[in-house]
Amino acid sequence: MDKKPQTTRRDTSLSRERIIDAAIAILDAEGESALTFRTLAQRLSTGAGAIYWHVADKQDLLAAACDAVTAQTLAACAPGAAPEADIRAIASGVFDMMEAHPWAGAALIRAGGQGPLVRILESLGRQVQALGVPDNEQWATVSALLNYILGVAGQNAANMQIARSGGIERAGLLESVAAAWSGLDAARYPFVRSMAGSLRAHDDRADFLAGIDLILRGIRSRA
Amino acid sequence: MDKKPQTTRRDTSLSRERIIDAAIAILDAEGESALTFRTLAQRLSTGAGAIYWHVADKQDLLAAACDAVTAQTLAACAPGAAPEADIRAIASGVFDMMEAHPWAGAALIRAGGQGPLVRILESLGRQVQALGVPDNEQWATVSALLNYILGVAGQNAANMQIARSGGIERAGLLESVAAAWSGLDAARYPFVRSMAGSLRAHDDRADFLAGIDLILRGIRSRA
DNA sequence: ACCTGAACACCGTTCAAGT
DNA sequence: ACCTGAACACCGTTCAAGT
Repeated sequence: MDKKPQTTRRDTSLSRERIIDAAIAILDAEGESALTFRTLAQRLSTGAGAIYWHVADKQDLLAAACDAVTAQTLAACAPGAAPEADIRAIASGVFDMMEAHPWAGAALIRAGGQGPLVRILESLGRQVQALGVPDNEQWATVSALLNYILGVAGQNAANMQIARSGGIERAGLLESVAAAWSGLDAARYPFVRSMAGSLRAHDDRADFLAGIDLILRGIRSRA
Repeated sequence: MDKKPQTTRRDTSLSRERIIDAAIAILDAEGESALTFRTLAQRLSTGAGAIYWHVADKQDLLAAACDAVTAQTLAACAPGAAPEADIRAIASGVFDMMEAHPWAGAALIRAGGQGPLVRILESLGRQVQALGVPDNEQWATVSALLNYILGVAGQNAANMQIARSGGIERAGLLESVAAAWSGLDAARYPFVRSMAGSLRAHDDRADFLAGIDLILRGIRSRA
């Protein structure tokens, strides 16, 4: 039998999957701005141009990376008994995904009506059907849920990027926004000023799920 | 009295406002990718570096441009009689803003908890208060509305950019997504497949407002 | 078929030098 | 105080040339 060589060496050749995995590793560790065809090629011990054989362009790479983490996330949310609980579980899973992969929120939005979005749409849609929403209201219902989730995803991604580029923690960013809100003109921004305290004390995840529940209540009480 | 010179010439010096106006003009006419410090400087008959005297960096420029169109939009949504109608009017105004300035959706999200977002938050917040939502639920309620609007904004911006880069019209993009959905595996994506027709026939604006109404119903029926 | 890596056509941003 | 514009340090992408 042939012996494997002692020195670790790349016995797998370059493939789309290996490229996407390496991209995810870079994105998770150093953020979206660190993902470069040059650094990616270096990490894979290859030339920058080689990547283009397996991947159309940077947008394709980002969409594929996002699709991979989304598929993994949704696979972990196996449908249970009650549709409402399942919707909460899916939303919750997507929220956790965005915390683990802060770049995924932005990628999710930019991917358009393809790939990762279709997966989420399918998962949510089945539960909306199970909820008994009539055919002609299903689209509006699902897209309300989806757009809410995407909005949170986008905000999360933006905050993460601001925090990273400023070298601040998430908590520090929240505090600085709360401070900015407290300092607003009392005559022009009474409401936002009054919300500074809530912002300081709030729990991202709890607020996110509260929004999902609000929408679920709206679905439940349809005419 | 002194006569104005016949030849049109720049009598106003470079200012932050003039820069932002020029940026908005470029963004509206040619999209986000066309906004470059070089083209902007050329349009203003100045050097590329001069802009940095009035603007911190590109993100600041984009945020300021977004803030300008947002302020204009919200000023046009004067509060009327019923809070629910006002919330619909604000949402509607933001939707129209995104149609007129497709880049504003992405900028809105990236701006974080500052500038334009604060304006929208304030407008929505007052109406939520007027709706009689108790203090400890106001934040969750407003952020549900805001995140939904931001989600639509992000999707819209992404679609516009895909359409522009592909040289397709909005209708053509919709059609191609619908076709892609129809072609999905029937076993794995039954729901999305069944929605292809709804997508083809749908009205962006009506669907958006249907989502707002869904959330309003949820607010109305809180425990 | 797949990989290499130099080269191209850009970017945002800086900064000495001017007025 | 404000403006100039060349220069710097990057990008994504292409493509002749290799295996």
